[in-house]
Amino acid sequence: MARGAAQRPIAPADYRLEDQIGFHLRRASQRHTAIFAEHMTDDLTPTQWAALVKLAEHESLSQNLLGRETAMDAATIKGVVDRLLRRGFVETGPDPHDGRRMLVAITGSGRQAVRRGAGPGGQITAETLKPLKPAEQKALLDLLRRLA
Amino acid sequence: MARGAAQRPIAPADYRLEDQIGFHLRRASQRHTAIFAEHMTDDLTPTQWAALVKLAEHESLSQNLLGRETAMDAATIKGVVDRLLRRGFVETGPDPHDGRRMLVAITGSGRQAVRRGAGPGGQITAETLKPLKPAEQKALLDLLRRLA
DNA sequence: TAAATTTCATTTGCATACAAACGAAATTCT
DNA sequence: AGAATTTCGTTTGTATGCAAATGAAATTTA
Repeated sequence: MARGAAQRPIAPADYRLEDQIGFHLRRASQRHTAIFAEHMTDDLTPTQWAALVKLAEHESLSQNLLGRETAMDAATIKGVVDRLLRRGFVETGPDPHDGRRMLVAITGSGRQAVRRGAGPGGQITAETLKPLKPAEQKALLDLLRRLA
Repeated sequence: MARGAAQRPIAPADYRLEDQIGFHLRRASQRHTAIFAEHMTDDLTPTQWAALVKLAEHESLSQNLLGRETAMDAATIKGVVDRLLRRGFVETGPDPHDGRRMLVAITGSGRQAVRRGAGPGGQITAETLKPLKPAEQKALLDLLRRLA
């Protein structure tokens, strides 16, 4: 195998993976995910944590709206809510005002998890940003915010 | 449902999702992924494209090494290679020097795909970075590089 | 009001992403 | 050389992430 027009390892000299924003976004996300898993309490994943935090703020949200608040589409937030449901961190029920909606609310157990996770949550961001100086950390956050 | 310690939507005032780097990395990645899918040729995904580009540069790499070059673990790169294999963009074979290794090489068809995708690939980065001024684009790239 | 459109939630299918466990092969250590 | 360790690839299981299709319910339009 592995033969063909083997000669010159021609790479479109003008296109390098290392110059693409997507490649670095992926690498940075990977590093963050690893740091997150290392520090977060209750084995909560980044998306589960995001959903819990938003529910702690808003008390009760429709499932899709919760997804919008946490940047997850309908299919994704459903899976996340299902897993939080299984662990007793949230509960769901019909919206009396809108037959289409599924209301999601945080439970006492979920609130405790948020209390436990807030500290580690801050550490995770700090640790992720550690390679940068404070001013650079601010700059990165600002640039990323404006990118989305 | 949706009752409990309902009262105050207490959110750990000190912890806001919007201040966390992980949240914005996820949002930025999502936007990039959408732009990528919109512009890339041959329905190649970001990881498939990354693997093809690296193979166009190196001609032939062991599967795990290809994964390292493109920031994918062994399980992930295997799936990517399998899909590229199915589409005829790469071919594989044993490494005569190392019985453990699986060599992966790009095919002529794969090379054509890389030629077709290089232009769009550049556009994808440009479009993703469009909300930022040129100097800011450079700064973001630099900061992300140093983060990983 | 009736019809067209939109929203909400669900389901299926495909593609990353990674942990963990496994066997085979190579390398290092003693 | 023989044993311990490491590397390589594979497989399984879990968790995003999103497109597309579906049905039910609400809203908008005509």
